[in-house]
Amino acid sequence: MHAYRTHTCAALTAANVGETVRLSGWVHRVRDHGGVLFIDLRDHYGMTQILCDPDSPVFNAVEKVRSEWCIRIDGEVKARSEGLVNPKIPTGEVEVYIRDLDVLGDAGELPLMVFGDQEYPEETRLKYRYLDLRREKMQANMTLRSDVVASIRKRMWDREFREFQTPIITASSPEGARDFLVPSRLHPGKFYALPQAPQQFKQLLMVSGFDKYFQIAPCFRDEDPRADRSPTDFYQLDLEMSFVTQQDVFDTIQPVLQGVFEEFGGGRKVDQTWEQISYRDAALWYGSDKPDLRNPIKMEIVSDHFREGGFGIFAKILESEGTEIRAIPAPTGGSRKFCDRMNSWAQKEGLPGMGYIFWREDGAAGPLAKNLGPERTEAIRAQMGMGVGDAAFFLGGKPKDFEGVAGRARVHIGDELGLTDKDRFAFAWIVDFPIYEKDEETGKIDFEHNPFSMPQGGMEALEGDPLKVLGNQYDLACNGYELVSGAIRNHRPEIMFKAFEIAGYDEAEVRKRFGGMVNAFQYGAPPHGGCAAGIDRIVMLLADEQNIREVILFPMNQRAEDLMMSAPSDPTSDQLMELGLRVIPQDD
RNA sequence: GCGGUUGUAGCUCAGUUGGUUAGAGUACCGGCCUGUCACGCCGGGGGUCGCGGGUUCGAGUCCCGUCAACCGCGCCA
Repeated sequence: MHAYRTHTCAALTAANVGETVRLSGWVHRVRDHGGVLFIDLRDHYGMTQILCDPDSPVFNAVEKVRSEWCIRIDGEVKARSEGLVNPKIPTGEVEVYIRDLDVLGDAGELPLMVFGDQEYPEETRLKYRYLDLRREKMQANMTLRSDVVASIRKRMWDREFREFQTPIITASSPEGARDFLVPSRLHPGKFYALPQAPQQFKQLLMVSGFDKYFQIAPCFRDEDPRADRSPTDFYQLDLEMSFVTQQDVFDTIQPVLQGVFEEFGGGRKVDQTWEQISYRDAALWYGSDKPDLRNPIKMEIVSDHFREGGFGIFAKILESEGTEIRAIPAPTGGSRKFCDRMNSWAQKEGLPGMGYIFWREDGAAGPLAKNLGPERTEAIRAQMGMGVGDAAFFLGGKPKDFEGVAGRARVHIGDELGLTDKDRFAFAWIVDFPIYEKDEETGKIDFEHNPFSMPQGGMEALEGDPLKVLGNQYDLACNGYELVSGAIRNHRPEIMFKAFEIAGYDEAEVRKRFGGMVNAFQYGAPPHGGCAAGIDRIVMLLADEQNIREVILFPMNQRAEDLMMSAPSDPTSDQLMELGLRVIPQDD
């Protein structure tokens, strides 16, 4: 007989009755009735009920067993009589009468219980992650993650992509985020960097002629986390292709992702056609470059109705250059109670308030309607197609200043009114990103995204107004998350130098920072492009989780600490010596 | 760096207007129980109310400061 088990805890059925078996697993639950005692024995695969009574030679030892002990048992499979069958578990028709017990690992008092649905603070869960991961939900999430990755790999292989591993200890690849630096022992005072993405390497692979590359790649960024953003490290499906247009990249990745969402989405609807929306329209309609399109609300410009009108605040705003008034329609939101609630939400977001009009049987109501007068109010209603029972909210100023909060208001209104279809994965490509942005304070022109994309119109476009230059650059939005980001790359050194020159970097600087890639581009670089999809976010959406840490085995906390492994930690003085480093004590 | 929320037993939480010895469930320990599957019943141990200061006859509760966790902003595909 095998040292630990003849079957898993999910394997036994009525067909095994009479067999002597050996099982190993964790004690999920003990029910001790004095004379008869039950143990639910659990492993990764399932659960089997173990039965013990005073006739068993190990009765005294079994009585001492507690939750989460790891044990091995030998026993005889017995059929449960009718009425004692547990229909909730697949092994519910049988139980194992225990004849031998070996405690493989006992357990002390538990900081969190594996049994039950009790919620625990994240601090506790992360510190005792190995226990947290024993729980059914986490086992399911991590299994899903593994299955999703396997499915992605297969789908990529089926499309004739090959997976290559690129260096982890490398030079900085400036994606815009802070690098994690790794001190060099052989070159004291010098540092490697962990890659923010395999960006330059995958482009070099294209120069080397590999044509189609992908990798499930770890990426490292030293930035503060969010609920949907893991600090320190995360994984991307990174891919790159030669001799392709933007549309070719879309046509390649869409079936992969669509397939994965259909395979693992549990029957939720998956959009079959993925709309392309310009960055500009996304900002106007949704106040976001990663809109949640399950929410049907689309914002509009309504400036003209407020110009020199009776609503003083907005009329005044419109006197300044570059300002707008935008309306957020709220179908079915037409009650004072709802509008007031949204208004106080806006105040919590730091706005002075959010003007509104709502329409009821006896006409338009709300402070804004009163000040504007019936004609203008009616014109707004007509433009927006609102009716009795609907409402609209208004924000004004420079679009850049209020687009963000307008977008959040749109999401909030959609949720509150139940307009957002939770049973759907809604996809859209966001395209035509501007390459440059202007710093409002310094007036300096800088890259809006990463600097690797080919400007639409090439060199010619760069000769004109840089703020008007759009990139062959795109994101994929899904349910309010940025799931994919990519570009057709700039593979022409002279256009690269020009693009960097506009952002204030001379040729020498570019050669210093991207030397490897720039040199490579001088030896027959093919046009190429690709993208990267966030694995953690894909799994998070599929698992219907709101927090990315629910789909990561051993995540960091919000301060980028690993409480279980105690990272980061102080180096030994020997380590510092060897690296030629000295730590400057921090004042605070 | 900034804002919000939270912090009471190993764990999840309650705790009134400031008023006796700070409670419950669960876990743990002991006892009883031969058919449970969230088993049940009886008993027990377990607390620097995050920390520091203040107001008060009296603070878990009010005030000030501070620390930590999470959510958001900044930042970041």
